[in-house]
Amino acid sequence: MNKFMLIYNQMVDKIEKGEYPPSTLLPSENELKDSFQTSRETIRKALNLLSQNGYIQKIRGKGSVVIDITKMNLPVSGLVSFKELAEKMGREPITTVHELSLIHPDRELTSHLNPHPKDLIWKVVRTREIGGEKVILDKDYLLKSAVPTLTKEVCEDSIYSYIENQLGLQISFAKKEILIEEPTEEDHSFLDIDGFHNVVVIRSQVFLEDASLFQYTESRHRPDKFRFVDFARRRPTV
Amino acid sequence: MNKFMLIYNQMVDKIEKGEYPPSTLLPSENELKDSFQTSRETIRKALNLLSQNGYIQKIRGKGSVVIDITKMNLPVSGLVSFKELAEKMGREPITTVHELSLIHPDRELTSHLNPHPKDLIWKVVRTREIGGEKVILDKDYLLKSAVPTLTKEVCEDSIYSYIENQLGLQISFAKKEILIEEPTEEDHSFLDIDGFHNVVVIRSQVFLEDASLFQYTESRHRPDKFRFVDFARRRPTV
DNA sequence: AAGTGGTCTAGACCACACT
DNA sequence: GTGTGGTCTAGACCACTTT
Repeated sequence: MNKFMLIYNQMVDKIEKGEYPPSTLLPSENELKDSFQTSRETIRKALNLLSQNGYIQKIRGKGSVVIDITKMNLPVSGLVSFKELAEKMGREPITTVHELSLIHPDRELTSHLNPHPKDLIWKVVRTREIGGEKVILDKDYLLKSAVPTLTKEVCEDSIYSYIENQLGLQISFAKKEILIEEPTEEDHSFLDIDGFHNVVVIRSQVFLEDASLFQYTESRHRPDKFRFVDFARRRPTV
Repeated sequence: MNKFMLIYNQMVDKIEKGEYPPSTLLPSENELKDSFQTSRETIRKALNLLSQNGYIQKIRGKGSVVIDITKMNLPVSGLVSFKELAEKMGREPITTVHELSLIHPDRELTSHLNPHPKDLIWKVVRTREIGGEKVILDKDYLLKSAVPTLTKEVCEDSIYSYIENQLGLQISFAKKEILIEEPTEEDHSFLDIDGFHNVVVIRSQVFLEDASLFQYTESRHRPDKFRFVDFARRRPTV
């Protein structure tokens, strides 16, 4: 692993264990440079990562303040799969696969997924169950040219971990849009949403390391189980 | 302005104008270094900014691909005030101030805003009107110790621009939480939400440059006017 | 082999905060 | 003035892709 990543991880540990307490200053970049036996620019890379992820605030002329994370509910927003999410919340997730098929894209799907002509698309429809209730309906569309095979078992576990660990593909970024809609008949038939008047719809486009779009997902959440946390800096960390 | 910022801005221009077309490679870092007459590390800072903001994808051994932004609806999520937001959407926003008062924090507010004992808090209640309909209810709480004076005129314009331009304070980051709730009586009396069964609630803590928390905001949106866009990278850009 | 981006170094100068 | 973080440089070596 990179040197700056090792330093970053060690410093995250120390912050989370309270060795660098909230609202105090970290050692200066020059002190850290000496104690980690590296150059200042490498220290700065580690500190910039801490800053981007909401652990510290750098103040010119003063130092780097440890931000009080007890007031900050969750990690930074990002690409998190359902499985990771549920595990973090300490619940046992149940995934049910309702459909797994190869389709030709229609016009709407084409506008979201940009397939080459004649590309086939995997369509996966799944519900997610937490605490005995079906609260999430996921409709995934994946380019067959990127993911040649897909099985029910993979879909019941985690498509992401299959793609990254088995196929060796790297997911690099995603664009998401969050909207509120009224439940469709499909929502009513797959989810436990009696008495709810809205669903939260998250539409995502997911891209691989070569910037190619390979997946479009529509994730429909019962509103009472939806929570989104965001940490945003006003200025870039360079 | 910084050199890397100038280079970044120029390259954003070229990408948006199509001089660097989507899905093509940028000039290599060494070529850019020569043409901008700078060092490679400075070029890399500009490129990392482009990467963080979703303009390019860097691929080791190959180059930097321009991402097709026509498929990406809006700029990266971040701290955007209502005024900036409405102006971007080309609508004339109307802000109505319903309350502007100094209060002592109760227990719930204390937990969100962490005031010193005896700190007074500005409470500002405003509605936002777009297209003739009141669709957003904003309840802001600001530490008087950070913002000594506040007027109705400022609240009707933009509290943020007053804080940054008049007071000279720098807002540095914010933590947001997005949830769906049922409308309260207050929502019904201030907003045009007849026939809607949910509101989108965005609770934010806003921090200054010295990492001090100075504002807590609850922003309540009519669900049909709510849209949140997010761009997330899986790996850090360093 | 040549070219690309990724990492790391050592040093310089600057803007800013403290004392 | 001293110490802090912010910027910039020139050079080196590495991992990876392409020819």
